[in-house]
Amino acid sequence: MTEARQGRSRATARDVADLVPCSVATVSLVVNGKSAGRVKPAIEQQVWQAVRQLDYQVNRSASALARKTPSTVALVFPDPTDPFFSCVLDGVMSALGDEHTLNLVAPRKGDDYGPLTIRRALACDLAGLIVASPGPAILEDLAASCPVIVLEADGQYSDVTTINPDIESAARELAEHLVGLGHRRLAFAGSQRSTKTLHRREALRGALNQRGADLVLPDILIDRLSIDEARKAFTAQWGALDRSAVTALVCSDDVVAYGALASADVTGVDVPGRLSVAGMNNLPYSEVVSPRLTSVDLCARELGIRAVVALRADADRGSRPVSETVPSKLIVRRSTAAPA
Amino acid sequence: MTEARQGRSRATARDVADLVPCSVATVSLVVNGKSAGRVKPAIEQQVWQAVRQLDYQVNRSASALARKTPSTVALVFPDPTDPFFSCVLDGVMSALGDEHTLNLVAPRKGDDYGPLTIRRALACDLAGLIVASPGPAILEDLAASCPVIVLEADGQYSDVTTINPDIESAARELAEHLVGLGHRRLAFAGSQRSTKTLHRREALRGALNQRGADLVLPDILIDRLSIDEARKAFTAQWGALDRSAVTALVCSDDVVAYGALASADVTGVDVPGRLSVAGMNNLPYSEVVSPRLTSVDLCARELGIRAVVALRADADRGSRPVSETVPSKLIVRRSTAAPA
DNA sequence: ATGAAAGCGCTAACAG
DNA sequence: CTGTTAGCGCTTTCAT
Repeated sequence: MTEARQGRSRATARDVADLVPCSVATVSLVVNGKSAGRVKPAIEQQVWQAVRQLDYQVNRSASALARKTPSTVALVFPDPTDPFFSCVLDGVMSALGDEHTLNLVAPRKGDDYGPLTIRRALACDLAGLIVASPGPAILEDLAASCPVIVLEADGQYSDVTTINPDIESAARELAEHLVGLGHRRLAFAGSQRSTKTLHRREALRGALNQRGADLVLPDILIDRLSIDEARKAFTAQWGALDRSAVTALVCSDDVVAYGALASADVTGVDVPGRLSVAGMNNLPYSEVVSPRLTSVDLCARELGIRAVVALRADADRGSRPVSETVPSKLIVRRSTAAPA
Repeated sequence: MTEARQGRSRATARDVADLVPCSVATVSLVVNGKSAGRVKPAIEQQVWQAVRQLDYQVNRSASALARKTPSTVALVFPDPTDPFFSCVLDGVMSALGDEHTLNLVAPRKGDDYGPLTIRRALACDLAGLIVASPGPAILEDLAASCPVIVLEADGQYSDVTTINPDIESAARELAEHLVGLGHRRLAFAGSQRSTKTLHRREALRGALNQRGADLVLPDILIDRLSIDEARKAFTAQWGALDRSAVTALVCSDDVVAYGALASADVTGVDVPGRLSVAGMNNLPYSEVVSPRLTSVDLCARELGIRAVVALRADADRGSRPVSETVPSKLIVRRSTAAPA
């Protein structure tokens, strides 16, 4: 622990200027590297010296305000604990340069993930806005004064730049794999209110149908994306599914798949012997259940990185929206068992 | 999709004032709820009307600058994908009021988690700074001009408010449980560079020694906190441990424990028959491996909530630092097997 | 090469 | 009650 401690307020450009002495304008020029031929080398040295001595750092908010070029990027997303989003976050943070600051926004507890959440992000002026997994309400309402990137938008919106994981090819690969093993009757599980779920389900159904297989009702639908909810839902509905001679279960998300696996222990379903389980969002901790779960890696981190790249491009291009797709990857583990 | 779209710049108080018409000062009073008896109701209505019409929102950075009371809270932590921290983050976000904005800072890829990371957080003026799991270098250097809360500091530092999970009692409970089952020779696994690891190890060793048991060398140390690293390390060192007749493995973190369990499958260790595995950080996804892992819940979310509460208290109190401890809780599952 | 001055969007005295 | 004024910390002309 050193001397300096909270309470002493931070040094301003004024302080530096007084110490040199010079004017604040000079300080600004120097610290922003714009002193080339405009400030005498001797003075420049003194400024740097004073900067170190006072531990001066440019105040970014003030700087952004004066410069009229905001320096904060906001990331808005539904749930901080969703491991998929931690990875998106990881990507965003690693791609963001030193010139940017990251503002995190999620719905207040109890609130919906809707337009209001976005408005909270818009409370300061933004260099860019990244919105993850928005519902239709958000998309309708999305009027921003800065470049906007939408992640996992389930479809392409002509007036906003969107980046989507490649669900179509994921569904294709997964269907091919499962049908190849002999599965013909499959069930689907996912989070109820998410459009994500629907999109994945339909992509999968299409791919299955083309290969002579199909999805069997009822879907297993959960309210909140959590292992526990998924477990309960699976437990409640397994009976019906079993009677339909379902041999494989595809989940919109690994979290849901985990729940199904956990429940399988309870319900006495022999996984993967009797039921193959697959997830459509490979999560970082899926290794834990690796022996039992086939999964499609939707490359969350990559999604975050691309979002930042797209933000820069949008800013340059004057926001002519484009759409991008990040590749998916099938990860096959032991649930590859063929149906009995 | 509506008319309004990116490109149109946001409305300022000036715009509102012009529309009413009135002065910007009046606008400021109204939107900040300070119009009580200072502004004629009729005008107030007009202001609100104009605010809605122009979709005006106060610019927080400008507001904070003028008010001289910053509205940003920065959260600095080592790894966005660590599920323990996602939960801390969840707590922080849920506890933070609408008057605050959350800035997230993590080390640049490749960088150390050190003083430089903190400095990046200090680039704008802060209402508060929350630093998670700092190493000694950070602690030495921590000179901030705002309230600082340190999470998981491994010890108490008299001049900063610290909030720690209750490692001592966690270690006690865990030791009691394992020794009670008959374990006498235990091994420890953890992330190499983290002071966290050392603290947990020593607390555990103390508790074990008091009960006639001990930790057996070598420790299993990993470089990066990931299941895969942990798996490799365990695979490499299990032979030596096995020869030492170790019957239980305690991991500094569930992530590490997951790795050990995954490896156990590979190395042919029968878990929990031959080896009991315990983790000292119950993670949200531990349900997945629940049948095999005894774990201590360090209440990550609670940590985040308390951090925010402490921040407010610090600000009020003029930053007289205090120390707090959040309770831990033993979670016993199937690895409770007694040694052979 | 340097500094004075204007202004970013807002708030807080202070006059009227 | 309302508008004017003077900043917050910084950047950027524009004189000198």
